[in-house]
Amino acid sequence: MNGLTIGRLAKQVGLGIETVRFYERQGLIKPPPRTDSNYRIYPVEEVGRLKFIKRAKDLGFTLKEIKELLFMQHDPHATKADIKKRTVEKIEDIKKKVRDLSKIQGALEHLAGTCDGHGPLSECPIMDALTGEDHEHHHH
Amino acid sequence: MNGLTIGRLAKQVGLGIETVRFYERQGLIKPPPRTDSNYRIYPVEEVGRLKFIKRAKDLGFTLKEIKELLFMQHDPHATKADIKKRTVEKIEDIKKKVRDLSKIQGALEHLAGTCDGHGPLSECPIMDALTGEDHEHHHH
DNA sequence: CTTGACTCTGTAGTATGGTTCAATGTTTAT
DNA sequence: ATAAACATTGAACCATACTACAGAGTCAAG
Repeated sequence: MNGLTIGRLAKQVGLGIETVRFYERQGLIKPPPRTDSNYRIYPVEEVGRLKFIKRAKDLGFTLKEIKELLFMQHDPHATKADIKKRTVEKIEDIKKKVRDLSKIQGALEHLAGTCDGHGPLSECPIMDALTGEDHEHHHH
Repeated sequence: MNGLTIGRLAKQVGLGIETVRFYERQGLIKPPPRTDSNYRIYPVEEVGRLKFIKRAKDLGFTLKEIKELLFMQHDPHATKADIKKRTVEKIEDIKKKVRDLSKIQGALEHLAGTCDGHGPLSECPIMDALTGEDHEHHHH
C-alpha cells in the first residue's frame, strides 16, 4: 500500500482533484503510473512537489515560471552557463520581491500602530511605501 | 499645465491606457476630473498609486487584495479594531511570503553554486525548499 | 451483491485581469 | 487647415488557471 490515489493526494495537498489533473496536462507534474484499472497512483513525494507549486503560486509566480523553477536543472538544451544565468536572474527577481514586500510590511506596521490611537487615521502610509523608482530587471 | 492625460500617465507608470481605465472601472483608482472635452486629467500623485498597484500585483496580490490594502484606513463601515485586525493579518501573510521566497532563494543559490562545478547537476534542491508544513493562516 | 464513494476521459464553462476594436470626437504640429 | 496623434464609449475578445459536468467504469463496506 505504497502510493496515493488522486483523491488522497489532492486532499493532503489541499487542492482539488481536477487541479491535479490540470497540472499534469500542463506538465507541472509528470503522469504517474496507473493501476490495472487505470487509476493514477502517486508516490508520496508528489505531495511535496504539489505543495511547492501551491506556495509558489501564492508568491506571484505563474505556472509557466513555476515549471521553469522546477525544471531549471533538467533542461537538456541548456548549457550550465545558461542555467546559471537564469538562476541568478530568478534570484534577483526574488530579492526584489522580498524588498517590496518588506516595504509594504513596514507601511502596514505603521498603519497598525496608528490604529492603536483614538484620533482620526493618518493619511495612507501604504501609498508612500512603493512609490520609489522602479529599477526593473526584465521580469515576467 | 498641472495634470496628466491618460496617455502620459500610463507611459510614466508603464501600463497601457486601457489598463488604467480598467482599474478605474474596478475601483482601484477613483475617476479623475475631466476637461471640457471629456478627457480624463490626472494629478501627478496618481503615478505613485498606479506604481503601487503594479508592484503589488507582481507580488502575488489580487486586485481585490490591493484594493483592500489601499482602502484599509478609509472604510467607513470598519471599526478601528477591524482595521487593526485586518492589517495584522496582512502583515502575517506578507511575513509568510517573505519566508517562502527566502527559502526558494536559498535553494536557487545552492543551484547556482552547483552550476559552477563541472560534474552532473545534483538532484533538484528546489524541491526541498518548500515542502515543510503549511501552518496556513486563512489567506485568499 | 448492491449502494455509495471513488476514478476515468473529454469537453465546456467560469473568474480574473486585461486587450482590441469600431465609431467618433479633440488636440497639436506643420 | 488638415493630417497625425491622442482621447471617448461600449462591447467583444483573449490568456491563465481553474472548475464543473456527462457518461462511463471501479472499489469497499455492510
